[in-house]
Amino acid sequence: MLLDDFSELEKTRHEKMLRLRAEGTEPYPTRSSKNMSNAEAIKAFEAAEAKGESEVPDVVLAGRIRAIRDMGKLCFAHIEDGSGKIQLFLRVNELGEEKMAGFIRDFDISDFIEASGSLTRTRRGEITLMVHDFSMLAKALLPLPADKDQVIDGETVRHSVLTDPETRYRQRYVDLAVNPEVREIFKARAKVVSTVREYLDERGYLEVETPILQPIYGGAAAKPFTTYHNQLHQELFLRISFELYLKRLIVGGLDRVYEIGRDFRNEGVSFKHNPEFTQLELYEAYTDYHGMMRIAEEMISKAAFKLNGHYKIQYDGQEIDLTPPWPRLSIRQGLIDFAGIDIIDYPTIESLETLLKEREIPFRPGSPRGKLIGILMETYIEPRLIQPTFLCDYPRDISPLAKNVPGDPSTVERFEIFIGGVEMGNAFTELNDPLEQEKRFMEMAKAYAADDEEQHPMDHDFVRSLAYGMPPTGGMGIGIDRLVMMLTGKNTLREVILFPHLRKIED
RNA sequence: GGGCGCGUAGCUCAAUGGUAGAGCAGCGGCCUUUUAAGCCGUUGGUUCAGAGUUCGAUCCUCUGCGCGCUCACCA
Repeated sequence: MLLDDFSELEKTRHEKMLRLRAEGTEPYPTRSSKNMSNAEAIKAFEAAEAKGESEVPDVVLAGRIRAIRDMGKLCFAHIEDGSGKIQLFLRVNELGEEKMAGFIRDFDISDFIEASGSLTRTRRGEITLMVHDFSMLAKALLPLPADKDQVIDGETVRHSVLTDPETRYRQRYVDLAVNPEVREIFKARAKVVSTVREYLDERGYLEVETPILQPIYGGAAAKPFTTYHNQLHQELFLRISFELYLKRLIVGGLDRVYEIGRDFRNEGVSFKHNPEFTQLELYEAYTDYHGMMRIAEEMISKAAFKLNGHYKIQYDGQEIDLTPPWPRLSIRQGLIDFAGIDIIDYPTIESLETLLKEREIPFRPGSPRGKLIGILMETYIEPRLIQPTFLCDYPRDISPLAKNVPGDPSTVERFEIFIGGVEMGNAFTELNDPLEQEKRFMEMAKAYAADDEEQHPMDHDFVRSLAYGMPPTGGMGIGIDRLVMMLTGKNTLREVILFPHLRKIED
């Protein structure tokens, strides 16, 4: 029970709550008669002042008490609502002895209060509500972590800020309540998503929703979460991508589709991996991966501009310029530039394995050639791609859903977007040859036959859909969490996911 | 999953093989324009949990739990 664990401090608050109730004041009243936000109040006062008035009467404000400065016969407090903070000024002349004492006795920092009165400016010049009356809106039994703002030369310095990552993520409500900049991150996130929607909607894309519970998972190489439908006696997987369903829609004649939703991958957690994450996938008929590059650079730079008013972001101590167009770099050229390796010179698995051994790069024996090239790419290219870059033309045997580069059977028209050395997205010219697709599925099944965890199941219905004919198509996936992390300059996904995954703990 | 690090009051942090302290918040005072308000006084701890070593452990050792970093994994 909540009360059983109360500290002395919390018991004191509980007693205050009970006392209010005993005195006939409901500590959790049903409604508020707040008639403007704190930000509106400040605007209203400034407007009145511009007209030569020194007061705005009949204002009812409400919010969470964030600071109390009690001076006996008068008292200042700051309250905060979703729009910001404003100061309250309580004076015994206005309120009377009893009411004034009641405030000091019953109200604490983090309680929600409603106060009516008139707006004025204090001697120190702060726009303030001169309180004529006040009441409790919600008593807080647990105190929020104490923090204080100090303004030095116009800059706000915060003291005793809640920083413990575990508390911040497990009790995000406390983090949000106490750290205004955290609220800003999630406003930024919402803005990025709405900018993306706006961009795609303007281009005739249809937003769709496809199954999260899937009888066959696919579209990426990842371990799925499994679940079970009791009535149907059926094993189900939480999707690892939307790809195979969205391409079925292209077959069906929905020429431009996108979905923003959650993917689930049963894998390790890191600064750039969360078991569930938000993905944008989009598919457009009659275009290819070049078309996807144009969309990516336009859409992402637009999101950055809407957020910050310019194309530059600070990430991990470096300035990143998102101004389009972004450079295109083939994996082959990248390896020549950064590693002095031309993969054309290493046509066989054996020659690549020798190269990797020489360079003391670990790899799993028995990997296909494309996988080894992938390892070289991760080692030499990815960390260098700080400025936004399309890394193009991937090995075929690690890209079973992408179409070949014409005339080059070992390479496919695929790119990944790198910003700040982190993969932001993945796109390709979609494979639309049904027999080739079926063959690729079988190759993957063979390649991973020994590895139970990475079984890549054949999706016969998807192959069948392609057999009905899919037009040439470009498709792309962009990790929204990673994008927001980059655009807000955070160094971990956990900062941009409201409730990041943490280990279960006994409460 | 491996390696390294961390876990002390509600929050931010000190300290020591001899039984834990500060600021903020809380509580009691003083103060009629403050803003990290100030001043005086004061409460508050299973030092993450358990076991071991020791006369004595918050400190040393081990195990567990949680968090962080990192490696692996992640077409």
